[in-house]
Amino acid sequence: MLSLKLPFKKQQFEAREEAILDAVNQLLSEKGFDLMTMDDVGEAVGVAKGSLYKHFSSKEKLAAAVMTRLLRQTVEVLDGMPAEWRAVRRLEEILRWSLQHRMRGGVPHLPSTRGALQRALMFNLEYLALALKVNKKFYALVKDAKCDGDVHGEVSDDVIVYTLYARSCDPTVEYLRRDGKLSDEQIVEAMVEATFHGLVGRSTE
Amino acid sequence: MLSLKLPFKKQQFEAREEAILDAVNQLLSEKGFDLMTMDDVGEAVGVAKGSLYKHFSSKEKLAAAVMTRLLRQTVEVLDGMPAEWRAVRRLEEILRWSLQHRMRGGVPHLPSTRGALQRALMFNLEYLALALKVNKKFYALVKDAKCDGDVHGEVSDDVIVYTLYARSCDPTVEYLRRDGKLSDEQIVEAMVEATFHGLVGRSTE
DNA sequence: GTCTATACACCGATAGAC
DNA sequence: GTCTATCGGTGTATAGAC
Repeated sequence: MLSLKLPFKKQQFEAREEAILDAVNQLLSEKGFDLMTMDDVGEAVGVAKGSLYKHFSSKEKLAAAVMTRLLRQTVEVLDGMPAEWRAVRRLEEILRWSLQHRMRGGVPHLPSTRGALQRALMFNLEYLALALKVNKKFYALVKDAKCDGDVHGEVSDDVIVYTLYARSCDPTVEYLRRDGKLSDEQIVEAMVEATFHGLVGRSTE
Repeated sequence: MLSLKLPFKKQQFEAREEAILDAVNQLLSEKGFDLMTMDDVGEAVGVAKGSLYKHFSSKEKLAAAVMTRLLRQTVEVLDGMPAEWRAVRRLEEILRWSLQHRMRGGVPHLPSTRGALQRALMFNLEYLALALKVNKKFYALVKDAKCDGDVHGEVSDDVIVYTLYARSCDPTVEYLRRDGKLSDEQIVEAMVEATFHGLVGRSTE
């Protein structure tokens, strides 16, 4: 039987590629780019190190593919939000989603500004284009939220946007988790609450 | 002339050791532990790589010395605060000091929970003891600030303490700085404001 | 395409001359 | 103590057999 639309080999190839990306996604979140080796990846997905290079031509490309996939997912989540939600609600929800994603073993955006990965990403056009797209959506939401009077007018837009990025990869998550006092859901809610409402009590304002 | 209290050679030795720590401090904040090489350190301070091992027996020990010095400075700052300051003011001020320290090229506490450095520090008794000491001071301040009614009673102490740590090494600082729209002082104030008062406007509460 | 084996570079740490 | 030279180990990437 001639399969016009479903070349089996190709399907298998792409399934393996997805498996590689999943493994890298987890390894990146556990060890970070510098400490993750291609041997680690090979072992996790069950193929020899050399074979990985038939799929991705370098360690940087491999990591970039994972980060790009994350950005695509972020756009999907952003675009899939109910139309009636206010801008501030969307911002809260995207932070919540990012934290939950990390809780499930996913990489955060921007592991840090230094490091070999971030430098390599700056030369990846697909990643850059998507990052810019996400960034614009964030700034638009902040602008709307300010118009709604839902966020501080005095706080700079940049501070707000970068704070959201930073909180989504905040080590606080891992420390709270290690303590084991709070459940995953409680950690997420505590972080969202602290980010949007701050540490200071409202009564003293 | 016999110098009983100031052996010149010894003085010179310790001066060089301080220079090494300063160089490592800066390199750690720029590249992080994994990407910093002993060659980098040697070049920055102006000595050969091999000579460094006459001062510190390993890369981990070297970094640990820097982190320990930072903790000692933190204790000094905490203990040197005016007696009349309320607890919440002290917390605000220690975050402010940490951010300013980073602005001047210093390492932050806890670069991250993963990574080779953090693992090595867990075996360094001097570091551990000091870290515990600082930690206790933070928790005491949070407790006092809650008694004063100055911080949210509902937010867990752990979340508050870890958030302060995390914000002091938040990549937001570097992104804001790269943008160049805000001065260093404005960045510090914006971060402190966002941390303690949150992103959400007070009017909607 | 997947494997094993290997080339090549880098880095932490040590040895030995001065 | 400082230098240069080098060892041992590890990691990315490639080559070649199947």
